[in-house]
Amino acid sequence: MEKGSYTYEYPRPSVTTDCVIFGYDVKDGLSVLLVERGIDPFKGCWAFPGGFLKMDETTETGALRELKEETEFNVEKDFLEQLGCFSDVNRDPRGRVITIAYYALVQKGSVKGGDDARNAQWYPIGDIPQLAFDHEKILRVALKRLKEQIHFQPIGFELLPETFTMPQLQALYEAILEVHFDRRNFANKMLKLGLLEETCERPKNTARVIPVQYHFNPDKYKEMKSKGFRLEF
Amino acid sequence: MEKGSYTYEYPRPSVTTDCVIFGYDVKDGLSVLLVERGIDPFKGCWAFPGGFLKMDETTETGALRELKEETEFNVEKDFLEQLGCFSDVNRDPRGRVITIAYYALVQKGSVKGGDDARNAQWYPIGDIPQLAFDHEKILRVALKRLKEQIHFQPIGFELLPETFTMPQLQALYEAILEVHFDRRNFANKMLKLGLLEETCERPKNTARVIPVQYHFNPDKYKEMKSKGFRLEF
DNA sequence: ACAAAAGTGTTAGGCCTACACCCATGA
DNA sequence: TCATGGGTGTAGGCCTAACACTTTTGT
Repeated sequence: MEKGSYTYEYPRPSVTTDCVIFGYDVKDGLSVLLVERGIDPFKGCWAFPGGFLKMDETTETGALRELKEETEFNVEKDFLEQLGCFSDVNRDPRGRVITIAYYALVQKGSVKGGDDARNAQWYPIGDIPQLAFDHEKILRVALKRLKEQIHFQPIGFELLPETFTMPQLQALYEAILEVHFDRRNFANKMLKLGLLEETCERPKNTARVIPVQYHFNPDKYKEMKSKGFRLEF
Repeated sequence: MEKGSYTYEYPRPSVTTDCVIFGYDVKDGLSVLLVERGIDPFKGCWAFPGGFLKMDETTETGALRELKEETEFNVEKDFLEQLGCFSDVNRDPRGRVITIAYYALVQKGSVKGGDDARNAQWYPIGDIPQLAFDHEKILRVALKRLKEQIHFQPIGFELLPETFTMPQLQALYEAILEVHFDRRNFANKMLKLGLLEETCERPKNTARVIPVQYHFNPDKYKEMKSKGFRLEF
């Protein structure tokens, strides 16, 4: 695709893709990955990584490509979910641009955020700067979707480190759903799913009482990911 | 928007919208509204009503407009839900065309299907003809979504006549979910939601035993529609 | 009279919720 | 020694699922 001159009988909107990338850690809670815009419009504002669709790619591959270009970050195709099309007529001052938004859950550590690429940076969802275009609306929809999704899909594999403790998992759920759970009930419910396996090494570390380390049973995880399940809260 | 000559620096895909309209009646079960294509590509095939997006409309208003043009059918904006973007590179032989698909639930009777407009016609989901483009894929996604949605949104208002009987409501749920329920349990569960009101007139009609007629409590219906609820099956 | 459709209630089991105490460690 | 964080089990209530018989009417 080169810059040039492309003529059509009817006008066409531009098509872009955007990626809402969620990450999580104990310190900042749930965060999203933003890039600072270096050019107008909205120069200096933060925005989701994204850009114009090429003619030989699906919106999904376009989204993955833009994400990589702007954040040096590789998300596996399976972990990218379509959020929807945003098409308000005046959402982009450059003209008629519709965007297809995607979202994904990733391990925060796997992005060297902060300085490389185009200034990609994690922002906790409680502390989001001014966003470009209609990205605030997109974020709202993404958060809503994430909350819904958590009831049907095992999450955590993408957001948590390899092994984790029950309180960590609970904190993640509480951060996403913005609620509080009883420790015992949460643990019981999670263990009953058969998704977690106790890691043999009970590490002797700095904690007051050494928490049990768990990891996801990958087979069970995949099975539940595809079949879905139902988690009541 | 007139036919003419529109030139851009970079190539742009065409953007269309498509509507998957679900209807229901006792005789045919769950059905979708299709139009017969009068021109190539896929002339003679059936397809979802839809067409090219205009520059001054959102994908949602575009979908509603196309639906009305092709089927003389008005769906209220609130009842149209976005299904997603379908963007396979070769999904349309005319060139690069991406489509934003929507779906809605309607009362079948309100479409004078069969002969007007561009040959709009209802097809039971068990008996769908050859579809144009990737519309078979779109239908699969729509059916999956509908099955999911039914757990969180009260449906029926859109699909059923003003008043209906419990067995009718159950048959609708069974048609969508493709399962069978125990009559007593189904009725108990439904009544417990507080969504249904008994219609005073117990009509004396042809049935063996006259079934109780219900209608939706509109206030409760709207409340549940916005808040959502959870229905276990 | 018989088949078909609709109405109705109970019981057992599982899941959810709420709740309190103990232990180990670091300060 | 005290505050903190983590581990553990139980009892009550609610919801779910399974289940059978009666009534009416059309054929």
